Amino acid sequence: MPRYNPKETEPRWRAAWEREMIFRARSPAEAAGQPKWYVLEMFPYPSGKLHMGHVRNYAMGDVVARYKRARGFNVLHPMGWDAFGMPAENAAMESGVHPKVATYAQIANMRSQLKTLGLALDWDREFATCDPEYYGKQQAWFLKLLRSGLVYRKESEVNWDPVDMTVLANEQVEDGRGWRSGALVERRKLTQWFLRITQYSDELLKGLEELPRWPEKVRLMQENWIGKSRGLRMTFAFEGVAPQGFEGGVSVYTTRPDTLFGASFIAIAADHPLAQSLAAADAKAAAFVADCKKGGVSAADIETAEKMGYDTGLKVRHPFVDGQSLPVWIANFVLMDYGTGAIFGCPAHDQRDLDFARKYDLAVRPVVIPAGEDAPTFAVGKEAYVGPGKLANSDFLDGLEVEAAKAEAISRIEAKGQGQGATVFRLRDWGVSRQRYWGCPIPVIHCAKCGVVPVPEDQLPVVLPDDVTFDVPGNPLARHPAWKNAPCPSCGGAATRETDTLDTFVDSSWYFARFTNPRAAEPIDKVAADYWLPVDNYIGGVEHAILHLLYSRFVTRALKDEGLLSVAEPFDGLFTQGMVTHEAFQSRNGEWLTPDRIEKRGNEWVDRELGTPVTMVGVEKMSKSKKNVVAPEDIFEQYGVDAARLFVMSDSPPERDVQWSTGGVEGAWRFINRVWTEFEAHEIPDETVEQGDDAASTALTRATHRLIKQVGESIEQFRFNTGIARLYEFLNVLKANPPIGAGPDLMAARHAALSAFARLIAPFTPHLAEECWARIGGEGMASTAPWPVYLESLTVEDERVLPIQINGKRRGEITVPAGLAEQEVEKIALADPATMRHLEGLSVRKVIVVKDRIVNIVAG
RNA sequence: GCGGACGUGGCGGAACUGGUAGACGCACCGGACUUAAAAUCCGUUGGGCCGCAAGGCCUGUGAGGGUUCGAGUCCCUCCGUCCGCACCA
Repeated sequence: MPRYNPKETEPRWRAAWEREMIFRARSPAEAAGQPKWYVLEMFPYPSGKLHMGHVRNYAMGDVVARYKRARGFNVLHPMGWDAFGMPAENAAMESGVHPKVATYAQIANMRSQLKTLGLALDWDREFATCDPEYYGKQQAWFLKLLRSGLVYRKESEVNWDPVDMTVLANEQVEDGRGWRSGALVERRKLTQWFLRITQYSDELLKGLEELPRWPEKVRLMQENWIGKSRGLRMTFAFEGVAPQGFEGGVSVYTTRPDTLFGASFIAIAADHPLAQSLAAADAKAAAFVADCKKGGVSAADIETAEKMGYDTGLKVRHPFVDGQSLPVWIANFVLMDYGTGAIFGCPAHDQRDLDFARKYDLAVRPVVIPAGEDAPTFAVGKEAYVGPGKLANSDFLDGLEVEAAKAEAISRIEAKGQGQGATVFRLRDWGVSRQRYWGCPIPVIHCAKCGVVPVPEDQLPVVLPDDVTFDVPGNPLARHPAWKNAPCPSCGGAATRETDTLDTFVDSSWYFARFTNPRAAEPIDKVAADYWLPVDNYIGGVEHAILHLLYSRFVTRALKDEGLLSVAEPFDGLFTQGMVTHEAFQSRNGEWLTPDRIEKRGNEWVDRELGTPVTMVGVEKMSKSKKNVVAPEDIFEQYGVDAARLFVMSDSPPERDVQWSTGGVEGAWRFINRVWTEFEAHEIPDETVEQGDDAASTALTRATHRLIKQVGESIEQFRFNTGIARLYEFLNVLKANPPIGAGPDLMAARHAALSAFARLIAPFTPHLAEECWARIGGEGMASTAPWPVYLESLTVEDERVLPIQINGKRRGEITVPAGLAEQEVEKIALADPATMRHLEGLSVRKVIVVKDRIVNIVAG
């Protein structure tokens, strides 16, 4: 029997699609009222090599794009390259190849690999973020934000990666180490460019509520990241003579103003101006402050770090208790960049404050008494009480519940003019400066006379110079005199260009908008953007749940306020897909081994070549270092692209990891061949034969209609694995009704079934679908054929098999017409011989009939 | 520590709003075809028990309890795994 030959069919159909340009998205004008659908997978970094993760990611988007197209939507499904970034520059330092040369070569490689996937992409819209045409537009809107104050410069302590020689955003520091280099991060002070994302804190938080098509998990992560808290910002006045410059007192922020009467100290951060000022005059304080900075910043260090403090000797007055004073300490556990960098400590009701108080023997006064405890006897030992309760030992707050006490404390402080209710966010402004070459140049010029001057719009883009070297660490732009020196646009005097480039997250925070018209003269073609945005299905890894998605949401809002586009939220539907994993093996001496040389003998994993036992370390993300990578091109070569696409979507729910297995992909390959066998054997029936009404053809017709419904729903709901399972199931039905010996009625039903089937598999295995479609004489191509329609009436069986339970245990079943009334079903059930046998000697107390579902008889 | 997700055969996983647990695939086993193997095709398979058989019974979704005619699904307690954040006052 001739097997299906993907090596011949797949390239042929890809060429046909390209020739007919069927995946080109229509412009808003061309579309004229046709509904749009924008499908976007997170665009790749051009590493130069396609991996299985890409295959899964892009195959999923492709399923939706092809499905929506068949449903009559004008689909935008573009592709581009997130092409700036450190890998290319690091490679340049090692190998001497220029980042630009290397990047475009890698793009070329990956483009051709991606094209073999047979994706329904509009390649006409392709761009790379390192194209001057793209980053020039980015510079243009950057300057708009600069003018409206959303971009600013400030000196700030930054995370400095000593290996990559660059500044990292907080988000790029993981466990105190650079996210890429893994080097321990240092703190340095530099003047940096920032985007004022905090101006949108509240909007970004509220906006999450309008994103029901996002995973709950991602919304929660963003919510926590933005970290809104409500509390009180208030000032404690110094007792006696205030230190110079701090006559106004110490400002603190608290979310527990109800516990004010339990306060026993004030603690300020080591970076707090007051601490700095004290350190300048006091050697001991200076030593302590220096000590605080020394501590490691890794998660483990922080967790185990002991609370440390230094008593400044200063005292402040309690706002409500005359004569009570609180000592002011410098403490290592207080953060300068949250709230005001100072707190009041209430040890009884905060664990950190309690640890600190126990160590330095400060007072612990409970003021919130849990229900069932008495104020005079309630004591706090080693664990602070943070639960609900009634206030005590708190003057005017006594007897109030926590929430009421908070409100009362705030209004009393406000009345005294010593502070006011405040909302604080955890979110910080986005530092976008990178001391790097391979990024978008920040388009400003520094002039000694005029200060920071934007590059005039007609001089954009500020293009990266090509003649740079990477033989020494640091930023090549900073040591390129011809590029760096430029006349001041304002006064014409000698001036220098900004040599910082933008964080690559800026590049990826608006590319989805540029795709709507990538050749527009403006950064964003408003007509096109308003037509296409928001993205209807945005698909990518969950690792971008916070940074990329939050930045994109922010930039979209900022650009909306600039009038560049109209939507506030860029991504209406978000889907985070799982990774492709594979078993990873290690020999007994710890060497990683490729899975293809391992086989299972009994319960043992054995190295096939050496015959030695090996350890299956686990099922992990494919990675070079663990040697558990399966190269997509090898799979394409052996089984074809369709089999690879099908397998990565069939074996697990899309949001979960899928485990690569040879058996699995062979199963997909088997399916493809079985499908082809059915189509090959099919004889196109005479058109004059009407569909029959015999039992077999009716059953097949019903099964077909049910399948159309199920597959459509699976795709809409991103449950590709169950949709594919239904296709497998249907193939078994087809095989159970073979053409051999079939009459004209069944042949007609089979033809209709195959016609639908070819179109239903098209999103998953598009090349096979075309071949099948052509085989049965389908009009045009499967990729352009309309989605088959089903009749609801044909999706339900006209008979139902109802299980009969007696006291909750299944005892038999009856077959009844669908929709039969409860009383009728009850009669049939009670008359059923098997039921009667089980009911012998029992009396029926109650019969529950769930229509078309089940019968449960309660008897005793 | 805080927040969240999840736990179903040998494996990946199905099971709509509480209604026949184990769809579909992998693996395994048996059979057909073959000189043989591969490929292909057909069939069996949660565990246990009774029966020559037809068939029947018990048990079963991490553990324990609860609600319900009925629980994988809802509630409580516990155990375990994974993910995010992390001294955020």
